Amino acid sequence: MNEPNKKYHHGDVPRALMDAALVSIRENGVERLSLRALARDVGISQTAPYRHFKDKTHLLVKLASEGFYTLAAQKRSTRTTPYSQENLIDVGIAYVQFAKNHPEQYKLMFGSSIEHRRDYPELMDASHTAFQCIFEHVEEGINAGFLVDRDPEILAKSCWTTVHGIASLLIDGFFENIDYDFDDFLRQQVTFNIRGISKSPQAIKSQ
Amino acid sequence: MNEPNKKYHHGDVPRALMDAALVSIRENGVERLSLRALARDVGISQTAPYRHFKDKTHLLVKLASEGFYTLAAQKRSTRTTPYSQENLIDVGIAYVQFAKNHPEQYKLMFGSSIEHRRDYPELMDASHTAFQCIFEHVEEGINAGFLVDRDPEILAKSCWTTVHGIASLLIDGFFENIDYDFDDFLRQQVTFNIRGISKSPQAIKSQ
DNA sequence: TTTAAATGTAAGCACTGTCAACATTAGAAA
DNA sequence: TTTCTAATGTTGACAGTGCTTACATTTAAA
Repeated sequence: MNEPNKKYHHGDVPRALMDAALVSIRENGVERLSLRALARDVGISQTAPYRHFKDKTHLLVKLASEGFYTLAAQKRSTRTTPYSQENLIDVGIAYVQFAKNHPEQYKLMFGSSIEHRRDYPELMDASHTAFQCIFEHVEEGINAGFLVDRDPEILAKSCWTTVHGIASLLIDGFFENIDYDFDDFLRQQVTFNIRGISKSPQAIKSQ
Repeated sequence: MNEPNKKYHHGDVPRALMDAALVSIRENGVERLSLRALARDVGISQTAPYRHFKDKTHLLVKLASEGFYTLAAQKRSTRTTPYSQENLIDVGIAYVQFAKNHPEQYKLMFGSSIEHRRDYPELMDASHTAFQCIFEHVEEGINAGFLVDRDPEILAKSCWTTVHGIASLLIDGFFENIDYDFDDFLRQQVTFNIRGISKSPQAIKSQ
């Protein structure tokens, strides 16, 4: 029923398209993604994808949503107890590392490949889930007592903008000829961020 | 010599194209920018732009470079003395406000409309100039004695990633249904950032 | 005045997303 | 089992894109 032979019905076109898309994106970037090329790769006609995705954007939305869920899953696995500042720093580092390892997917998730993302509830849910993980980590930090006693939403957004800022500038090539080790740089930057939202910043060692 | 009549030679095609491009970008976004449409707007043939720009990317590079220079100019005008933490915070706020007011141009400057930006020295110079301004502000902060005694490059990058992170998430629509005032939110976030790189974070009032 | 460089044009290639019309198949209803 | 509809596939086409090649015109320097 799902032999890879030439049958009229392909099997699982949506999945095949998305897998091909992920490969294409990884190799050539989001900008160069072509629905027609994808269809060729999968071995179906140029218009077949439109039976499964309303348009190109809807395929991108599915891909981006998956990306947010993997990012969320990865962040949840970083949790340990007891909770310390170092722990929170590691979460931030892991976030940037995800972006570093999957730059094109990250650009797809954020960036403006998808216009009017607010129009896609599925995508909003997915990104909300990812943010929720940061939120949870920050709440742990508040409960553990080392973070400033403020609306966790605000603190979480501080963490998010920081790691997103680093990730974006990194991906867009703005850290390419730095003369220092990136991992050191990254840890330093995230540390500054946590220091900024900590009750006793002095307690955080400088480097 | 430069009457707007229908002459074989147009006058200043590069400038006309760039102005039209800025309008188009502002109205329709970088993604939708079309060289052919630009040529139509300006009133020249579809291929005329190629006499002045090697390809579409080179036009984008020019535009982005201009954007970096205006951003730099604006940041330099924010300088005052004596220098305080509040001053540095205002610089960060002004940065994000620029992005808020010129979202499409900001997306052009950063973002991946321009692939392989490292290949365009002109663009690298321009973005370096913009970063240099942040750097100078941070140096003032160090000299004034309220910033941590660290490599100004590292501190400047911390400021930059923070404001860029806020700007990016804002532009890409991730702060759209927040239930608080954005200006308050922005000031809060930038304050966290400065607190993180300050010698005596406690001195910075909470909100 | 001649001539080469700069600047313009038209036609065309290869590509894209997407639509409309039609073909085939699978699976539920009869 | 047969029928028939919805799901899934295809072909062909349209309008748009970036960009190249070949050719036309104009400017300004020699």
